[in-house]
Amino acid sequence: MARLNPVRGTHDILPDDNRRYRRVEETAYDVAGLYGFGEITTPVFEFTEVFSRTLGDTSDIVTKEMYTFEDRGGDLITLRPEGTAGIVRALISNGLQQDLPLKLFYRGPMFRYERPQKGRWREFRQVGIELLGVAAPIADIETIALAQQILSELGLADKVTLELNSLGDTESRAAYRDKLVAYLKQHESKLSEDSRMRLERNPLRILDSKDEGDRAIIADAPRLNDSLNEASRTFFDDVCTGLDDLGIPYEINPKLVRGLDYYCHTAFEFTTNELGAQGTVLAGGRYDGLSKQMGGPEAPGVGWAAGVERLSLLVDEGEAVPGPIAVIPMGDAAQRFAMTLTQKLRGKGFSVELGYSGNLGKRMKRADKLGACAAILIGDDELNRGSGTVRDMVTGEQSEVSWDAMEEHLARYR
RNA sequence: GCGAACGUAGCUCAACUGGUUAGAGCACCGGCUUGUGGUGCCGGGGGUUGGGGGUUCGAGUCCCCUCGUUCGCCCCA
Repeated sequence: MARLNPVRGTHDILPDDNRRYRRVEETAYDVAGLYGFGEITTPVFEFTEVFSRTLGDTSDIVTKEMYTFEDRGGDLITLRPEGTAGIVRALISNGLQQDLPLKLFYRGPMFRYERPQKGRWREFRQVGIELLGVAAPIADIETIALAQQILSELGLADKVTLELNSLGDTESRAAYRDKLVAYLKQHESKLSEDSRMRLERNPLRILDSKDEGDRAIIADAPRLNDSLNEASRTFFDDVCTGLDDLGIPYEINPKLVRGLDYYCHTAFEFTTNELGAQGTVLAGGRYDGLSKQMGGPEAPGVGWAAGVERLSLLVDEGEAVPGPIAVIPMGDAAQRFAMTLTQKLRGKGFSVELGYSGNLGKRMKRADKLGACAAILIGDDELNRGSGTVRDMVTGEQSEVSWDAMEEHLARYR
């Protein structure tokens, strides 16, 4: 066992994994493009307050999960634990309010100091989108539809469920919070220890408790839905109707609550039961007050983020990439010629492998291992003849092909 | 941060109740084959059994600590 290990919760992404991650990211990027989303890249770290101010003082992310350090200039810096806060900061920094509505896609690493588990890392990758500047439910609908399309293009339509809820506007949420706390206080002694803590910090979360005793109490608790005011009610109905119109299936989950302070109205998660405790694969919601809260302009927003590692655990291998063409020289003269030929073919867009050493047998073996579709053999005979021996690695058929005709002959392997 | 299980070769796993030199398959390298890959046969390199301490005549095996992984809780992508 090697002593030199990566830091806990981080991992090296080898070429095979990267291929799968890229498939997830590229699919998300491509589909987002169909909806008119452009890619934004913000720094991987920000001033700590960008996150601490926006995520909520009581959220777990802020209280125990941030990678925070002081840089040499004495500034407090945090590796971003999520993408939204940085993007809204970018909106403000760049005066982008005049370009609203904005449709932004992002991807990249996020950092949270958590206990690693399957599908949960300390450094992990997300893809996400934010739609800023649209207060109407159509934004929520479009955002969810985009998520749905990405997931189904990844072949996950049957593996995930869309859960949906409304947190209501600030007024509704505050009213509900009061009602809920009043109810729970009556049963405080019977609540689990965790939930008693949550009663102070984030009572809504108690709705989602897995403790059996808690669940019994929650069963009779006032429902969030009943506390929605007229406007919130209508908003949520419009979102649901829109999803119905598009034929996007969902389940309303009245207990779905988001952990971060800035969410309001629509909250949603795509979940799977194939990843153990890490069932959430893509999650998001509306955050109308965030920009203002950060000292920026009024800019309602809705968006989501998805875990690339989690998604790629669900995604199939994907179609095999066509193998390269192997150029196999024998002898010094052939070696030099082969280098030139290889470069020429690469210049024409072929994927070409030129082995580094070994005799014919070795090189053939290596070409086979690489999954080469064809091999071009070059020895003294070929050099004299002015043509290469092209062997089809699947059929084993060989043919003489003049250098001039090589590109055309190889076209079949593209 | 809390609870539990597990850690033997690059990978997947063996090694009876503690007992000689820790094995196998796959993978890797070489040979049969210096102008021909896949199959086959032969051979080879690889391990301070995660690390440290302890018990014992003797520890991969038992005990303690530590690190790591996995599962659950918390929370989340």
